[in-house]
Amino acid sequence: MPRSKGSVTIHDVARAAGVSVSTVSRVLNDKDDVAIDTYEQVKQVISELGYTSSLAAKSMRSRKTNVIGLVMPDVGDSFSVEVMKGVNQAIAQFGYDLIMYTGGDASASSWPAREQKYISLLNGSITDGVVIVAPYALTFPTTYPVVAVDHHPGDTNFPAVVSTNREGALAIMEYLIQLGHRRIGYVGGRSDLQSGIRRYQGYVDALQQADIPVNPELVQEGNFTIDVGYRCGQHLLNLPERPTAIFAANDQSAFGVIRAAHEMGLKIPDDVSIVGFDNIPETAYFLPGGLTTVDQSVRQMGLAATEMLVKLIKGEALAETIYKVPTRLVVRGSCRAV
Amino acid sequence: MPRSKGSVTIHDVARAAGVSVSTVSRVLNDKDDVAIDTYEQVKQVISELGYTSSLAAKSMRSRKTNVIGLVMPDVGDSFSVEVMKGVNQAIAQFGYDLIMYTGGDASASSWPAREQKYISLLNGSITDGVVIVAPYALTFPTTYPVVAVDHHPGDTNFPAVVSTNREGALAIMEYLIQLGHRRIGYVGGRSDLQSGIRRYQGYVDALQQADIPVNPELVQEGNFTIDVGYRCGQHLLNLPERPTAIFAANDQSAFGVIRAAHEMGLKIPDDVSIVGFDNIPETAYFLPGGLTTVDQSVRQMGLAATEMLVKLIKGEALAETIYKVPTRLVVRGSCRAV
DNA sequence: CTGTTAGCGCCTTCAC
DNA sequence: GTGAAGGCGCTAACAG
Repeated sequence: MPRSKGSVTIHDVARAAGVSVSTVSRVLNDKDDVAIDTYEQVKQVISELGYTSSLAAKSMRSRKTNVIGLVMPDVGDSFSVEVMKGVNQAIAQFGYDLIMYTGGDASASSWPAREQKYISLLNGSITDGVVIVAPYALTFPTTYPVVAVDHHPGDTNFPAVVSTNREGALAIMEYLIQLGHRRIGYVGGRSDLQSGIRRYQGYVDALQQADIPVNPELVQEGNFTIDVGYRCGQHLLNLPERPTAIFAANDQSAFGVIRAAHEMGLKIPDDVSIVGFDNIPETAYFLPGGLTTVDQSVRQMGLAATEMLVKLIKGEALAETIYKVPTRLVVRGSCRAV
Repeated sequence: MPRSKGSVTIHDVARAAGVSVSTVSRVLNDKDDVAIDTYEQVKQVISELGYTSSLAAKSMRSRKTNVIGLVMPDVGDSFSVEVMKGVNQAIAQFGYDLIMYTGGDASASSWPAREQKYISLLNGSITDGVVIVAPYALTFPTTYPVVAVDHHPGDTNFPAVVSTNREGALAIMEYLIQLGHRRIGYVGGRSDLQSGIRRYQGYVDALQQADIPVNPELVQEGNFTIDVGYRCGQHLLNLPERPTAIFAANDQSAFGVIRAAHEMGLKIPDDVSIVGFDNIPETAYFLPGGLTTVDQSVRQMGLAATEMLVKLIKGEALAETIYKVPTRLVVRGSCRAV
């Protein structure tokens, strides 16, 4: 039985096995210069005592924890969850462990400050590097690697993974225009992020290509959340001259718009066409026919970011500091020709 | 500028401020025996240098990190996400920080082993206690507090939060029976957990109350995931004599069943009534009329578990070791009378 | 092969 | 009010 005080330490193991702490440490780290029977012996004692080495102590001493961190503003949406899955897949593959922190609520005003705090709390303590999703801060007080998923335009303080946002938006807009829509509403995303800016760019560019003037009345400022999407949807659908189609900057926002439509008794796609962006899993289920959207392999983004981070941790150079993930139009049943 | 080697330490701060490390430590921990101007001075230097104390070092020394851990098998489903939100809300309220670990994939066979590993890795290192969701292990090698959300029957090794699963199942079954359904399919959950067992119990009890024999053909073994729910749904809906209603042990499974129904061209609720359990947020949106389900305030469960944990950490006694959260029938549009 | 010796960054007596 | 010294659990030289 270990001391009632705390958990069992490397000393307890050493004493019980009749060896020194350094020998135990060697066994723990699978050093090859340990006699085979000593090794077995110590292993035995370790499992008998149920010993686990303290992450805290280890990381303090060895500057290498084999743990990577994931920091994101929210976990309530599938985008975050998908990133998480990608990161998770990668860390399993590379033999790292994952620890994550989240604000739990993207809209909390305290998030930006906590974001910074957490990056420096994790990094340089228990983490060898961190992946940050949809950052607010432009820079972080850490000497350890940071890789972002989505980022601020022109920001080159740390590497990032982004998708070809403008191209994706262009593609889905062209699709709507080709269906005959000319009055297309837009529900925006976070305007500080590359994703929000470039998707809007795609919206504008597509309209101009088709000689359709950009109508400010049809453009709503959103923030990628379902709630704000809902309010923007209400607004757009209540316009005297209702848009025939609405492009929401992400699927979450689109869900909000759909809800607004349902509540107003509007049928999709009969009364209004709706498209999103991200291709999160629910899009396939949401409506009987699914939501037409733009795929950007969110999971792939998490995976790529982690790969980059691992390279950085190992001291390897990155081929490119901005990694672009391609987008692809996914046509489902939420649109129809006018 | 800090040393290029690592992050800035308490020594750097001390040197820059012209005081000793212990004085800095005092400032850090808001001890009251520091001269007001020394205090200000040090604070100043700290923010100039962008210093953050190392979680690792701190926790090693002081056995108190103010961080609580959350360990769960998956994050891909809303149940987990809701628990996470509840926990998050509680930690914010109590002034703790949160660190979480997840397998990222509930079905990975390696999870049970990693679950144990992580509990002991976090606890006793960087965490003052941990909340574990849907545990596999029956016991954990740690002397620090652990509280479970959902648990194994008869397991009294650690406190847990559960809902009145059987009562909830009973209520929703009575609702279906009252609508005239007598051929009711069942898609089960994880049979090692209280939730899976008690919900099935409710299913059986309700049938018996109504003098309907339990038909093994109508009972499918599930595991709370959408994929398995889908397969079970296919099976049940392909039965020569199709059930008129299906009760899925959780909403995720119900979504799988709904998908199966859609693919077979069956309309809900016209061709088949479907109900779930959990009342996760999507249930309100999923079908035009929403999914009828049982609410168990998942978020509330996460919150309650965290409250219990915090009490334990503070050394306070718990009023009860099993905390019951009430369930409530939520009628939406996924059912109709036969 | 294995034990001894130093710290890692921090907090806590205990002196001054 | 403040500094010096010791040690938390662990790993990395350096000796044997």
